[in-house]
Amino acid sequence: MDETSRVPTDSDFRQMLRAVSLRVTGPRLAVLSAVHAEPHADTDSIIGAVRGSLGAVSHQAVYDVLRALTAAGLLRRIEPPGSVARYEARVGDNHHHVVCRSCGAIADVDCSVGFAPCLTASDDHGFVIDEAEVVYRGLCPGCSTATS
Amino acid sequence: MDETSRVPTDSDFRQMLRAVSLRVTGPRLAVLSAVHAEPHADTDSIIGAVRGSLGAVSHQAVYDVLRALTAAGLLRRIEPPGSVARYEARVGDNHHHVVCRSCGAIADVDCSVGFAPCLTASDDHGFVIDEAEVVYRGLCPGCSTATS
DNA sequence: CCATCTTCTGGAATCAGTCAAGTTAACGTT
DNA sequence: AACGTTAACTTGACTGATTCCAGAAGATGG
Repeated sequence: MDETSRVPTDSDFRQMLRAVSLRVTGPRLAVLSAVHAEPHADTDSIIGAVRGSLGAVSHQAVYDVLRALTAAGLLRRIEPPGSVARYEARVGDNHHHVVCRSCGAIADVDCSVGFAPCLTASDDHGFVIDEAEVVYRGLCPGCSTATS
Repeated sequence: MDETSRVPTDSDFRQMLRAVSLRVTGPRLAVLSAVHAEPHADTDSIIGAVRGSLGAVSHQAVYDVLRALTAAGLLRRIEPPGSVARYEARVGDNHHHVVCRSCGAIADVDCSVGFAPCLTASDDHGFVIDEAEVVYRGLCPGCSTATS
């Protein structure tokens, strides 16, 4: 754990917002804090976390904040099949996800080859590919032992 | 084009249904035909195609048929981020998809390494992984030329 | 401290997909 | 070929996530 990967504080979040030319507001700080605290959180639980720290906040405000922060690159939106949209704070490090078929749990998985293994498709049909998102499916530790 | 890859006929669809112990009904034949005719079709366009060939069919029937055929392995359901669910007839050949960021077009991409390249995650967090789905993002030929 | 532009509020609307109950039709058997 | 069982289809209402809208509140630059 070096200086850059310590748990972010409130003033870190302020700097992150200023760095992307976004105004510093309570809901935005609360959303950043909530997503950093619980990776892969869905919108509903983020709304709950924000209301827990700020009091009454409209769901619309949270949706707007999530969209603004995602567009600014501070958050990443993931949409696992069979689940609602989720957000995470790890951005720009080319990692993927594994989703449990049984309980829907999500965990981060670093790229198996180390660097964009699947970015080079065998036949790209003329598409200009700039990203590859990998979703692994299987059973999480808890569900696999419960089934076997 | 050998014997096994010719365009399937109505009686082929009947055999496919019987092979998986499903009753042969009009809606099911029409759905199979529609998905084979237009790969990556969404539910709405499938409903339209089915009604075009059979007349009045409830949307619920189409949803039921799609679920039954997917569970039986005759169809595969894909859920590209930012799009509704789509269905395709290519099953069991480990291929992936490329999605256009601009227009949402989808094309098939064979596995770049040839055989389940990403199935071996570097750290699987104890998950028992049985499948990897890869979604490439980029611009389709039409959109990339329009942008440049 | 004020003007202005952005953000937040609250409510309504949309859209894909699901639930439930009753009717219809496929298919193995007689 | 008729019968009964059971799966499949119809109808219509409903859920839940997300978005749209118009007005009120708040942040920032001058």
